[in-house]
Amino acid sequence: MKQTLAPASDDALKLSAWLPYRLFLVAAQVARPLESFYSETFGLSQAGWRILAVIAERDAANASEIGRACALDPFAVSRGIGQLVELGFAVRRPGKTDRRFAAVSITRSGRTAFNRIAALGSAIEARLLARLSDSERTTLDSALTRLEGESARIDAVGWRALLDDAATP
Amino acid sequence: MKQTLAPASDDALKLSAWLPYRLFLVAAQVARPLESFYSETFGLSQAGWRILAVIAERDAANASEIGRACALDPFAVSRGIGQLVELGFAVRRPGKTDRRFAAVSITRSGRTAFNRIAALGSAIEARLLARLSDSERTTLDSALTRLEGESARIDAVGWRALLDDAATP
DNA sequence: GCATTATACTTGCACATTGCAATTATTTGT
DNA sequence: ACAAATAATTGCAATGTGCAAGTATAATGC
Repeated sequence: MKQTLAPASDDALKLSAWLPYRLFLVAAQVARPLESFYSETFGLSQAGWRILAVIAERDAANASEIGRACALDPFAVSRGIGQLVELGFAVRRPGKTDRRFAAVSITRSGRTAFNRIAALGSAIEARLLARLSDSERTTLDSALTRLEGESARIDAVGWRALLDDAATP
Repeated sequence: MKQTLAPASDDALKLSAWLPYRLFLVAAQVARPLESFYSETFGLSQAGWRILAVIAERDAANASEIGRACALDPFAVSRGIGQLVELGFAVRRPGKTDRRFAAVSITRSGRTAFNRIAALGSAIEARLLARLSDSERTTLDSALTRLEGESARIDAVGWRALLDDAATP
């Protein structure tokens, strides 16, 4: 044999056309400027920003609520809250009825920071949406809702089940 | 004053409705099972998998081509290639004409591994697409193409320009 | 033609992030 | 009251990332 390198098969997955990668690419590219903004300006981490966004709309949240709302594990949530508290952007109090739960609330300066970051976030979103027609926005919105649901299921079942499913259609 | 906590403003950015976050969420959730699969089965990192996918469709690629194709910086590419070589999934040769350039090619066993991972990737994609109608798929495809372009521009201009633009509409 | 500069990539090291075990604090069940 | 369960936190090891410096090669200037 003259060649140890393998030839491409024609039905091969193409990264640049693979839906999850395309979604990731858009998300990652717009996340970068936003991330440099809040990290340079406020010294906030990605987890910190997400948690800030959650407590901005939901007062006295506990850690698991926050984790569920922004897809972070309890460790990351705990550390993120710690960072926000250190920066003076959040306060942590024991829960009213059950004191195992934390009651995390945004502070005034946390709200100010959030508003500044959210302004940039909205500007980014506006630029993206400006590329779409009204009907495309509507379609994208409803499609994304279903994709969110399906991706949660995909995540939940794990790769073994996914391969089994693929084998027995 | 009876309250040190800041009230929510009504036009606030809501994380769960913010387009970039929604895209990220779907991408992250489906990436998780895929990542456990290739890391458990082949000991491959995320960068390793992406590079493998690139060299699976583009033979004798050099490091900067790979980096551009899968959004990795040169360091990550170099290390990812190193990992693939160690696993026997890729070979690194000096470029034909200019020997500063690497010519990275996938090996037979690299191709085998890629095909197995790609099978899972395609199964995941199929499950996502099954939730959409034909016309939704078409719309999503063309919308994503434009979003990719716009997000690249957003990334390129940086946050200062984005805020300036928002201030002067 | 030889020294200088530029390019492509790699490596070493410091630093940050993450994952997981163990810990603390609190509540619930018996 | 004591054991088990639950929410959250912390310490530490492993892992990943960013950047400075290094190597190898090619192009440029004199």
